[in-house]
Amino acid sequence: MARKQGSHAETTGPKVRDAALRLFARHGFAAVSMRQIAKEVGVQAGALYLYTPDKQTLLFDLMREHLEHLLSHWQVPEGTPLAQLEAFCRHHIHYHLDRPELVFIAYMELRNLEPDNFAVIEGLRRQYENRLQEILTRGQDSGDFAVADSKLATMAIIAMLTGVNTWYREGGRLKRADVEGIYWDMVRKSVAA
Amino acid sequence: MARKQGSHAETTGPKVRDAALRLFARHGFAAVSMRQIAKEVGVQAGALYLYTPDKQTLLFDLMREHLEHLLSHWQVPEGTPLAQLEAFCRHHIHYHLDRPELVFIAYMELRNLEPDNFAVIEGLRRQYENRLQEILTRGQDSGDFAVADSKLATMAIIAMLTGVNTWYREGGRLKRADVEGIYWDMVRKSVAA
DNA sequence: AGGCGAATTGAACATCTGTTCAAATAGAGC
DNA sequence: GCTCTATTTGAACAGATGTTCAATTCGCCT
Repeated sequence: MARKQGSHAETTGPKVRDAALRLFARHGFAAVSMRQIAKEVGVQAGALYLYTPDKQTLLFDLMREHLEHLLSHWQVPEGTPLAQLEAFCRHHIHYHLDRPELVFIAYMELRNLEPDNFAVIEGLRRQYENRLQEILTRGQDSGDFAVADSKLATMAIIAMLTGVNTWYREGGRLKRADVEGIYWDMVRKSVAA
Repeated sequence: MARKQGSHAETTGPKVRDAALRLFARHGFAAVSMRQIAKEVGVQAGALYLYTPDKQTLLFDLMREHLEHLLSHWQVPEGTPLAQLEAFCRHHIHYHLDRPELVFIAYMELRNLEPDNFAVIEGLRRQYENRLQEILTRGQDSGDFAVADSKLATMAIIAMLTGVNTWYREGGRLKRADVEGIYWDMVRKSVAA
């Protein structure tokens, strides 16, 4: 047999991506086999290669699309450095909490990228970091912020914000808006003049 | 042949641990084979089982020893909440920068632990978090700090501090003491009343 | 000098790995 | 109803996987 009822390229393609996303996030790239992904999709392993040239590309595409979408989804708005920083923080938390699996993979699987792919992902990540750094630099220049080192403050803030993903669970003690508010408060104070 | 010159159990044991540490940190637990570890040690794969019951235990022991040592290496000193918080932050950064591979593994390989082992590691980690949380709670009660939620502030601070390991490189622009100072400054302000 | 026991080898086990490809199939258009 | 083609199967490949164990070797002790 081949091609079960209602199974076309347009549905199988996304299913492969989603299965890879879910399995990579749960067990890690290296621990997941193409046959496991195929089983999750409901297809034989060979069929996956209609939708990806290889396993590495499956991972790389997930990461690249994630970061490209992150970059295109949010731009630094007009306004004071303080308002820009608040927008960044709230968006970062909100956006990352919406995509825990992609965020997890983009963090954890960097070392499984081949060098060329790694360079691309690192470049995208740096673009994102630069946006925050520019906000901080502007705020420093205007006297709104007092950061000893803008690069360092950038890394500190991003690490702090992304850390939400490690403990936040839907339906827990705090609502997303609460978390956003509390984190924003800490960030605001940490860079305050 | 067996037992090359100068090779005894007392030297091979630690070598196995060190090779596993190095390789797990570089390539990830799932991506490293027992034969790779054996090669790094300079021994056949079978010999590894003189020193560990299995691969999983190799990972678990690394993580457990790391966290137990972290807990025993530092206790909350007497003093004001502010002084305690400073001691915590400086020690955290210092200790973690000294052991990048262990820190990396203890973060990244949680999902490769079997359930029982995971529970142990999670318990140790929680003990460490609780120490910081208690400092924050005490400072909140004394009016030295203004944290909206002590658990959340705990997670935020730890994520921020541990993040240093992702970018700090020896011999870079900043010395460790500089980094400690700048991070401590940000933490201090972020919880300031 | 010789034997004991700890340390190590090397082969074997069954199973899994990513990837390829000829062959089989099923849905769409006629 | 029939063909055409996109889609999928299933077997095959060469090699790697964690772990076990009888056989071997070497250092230490007497």
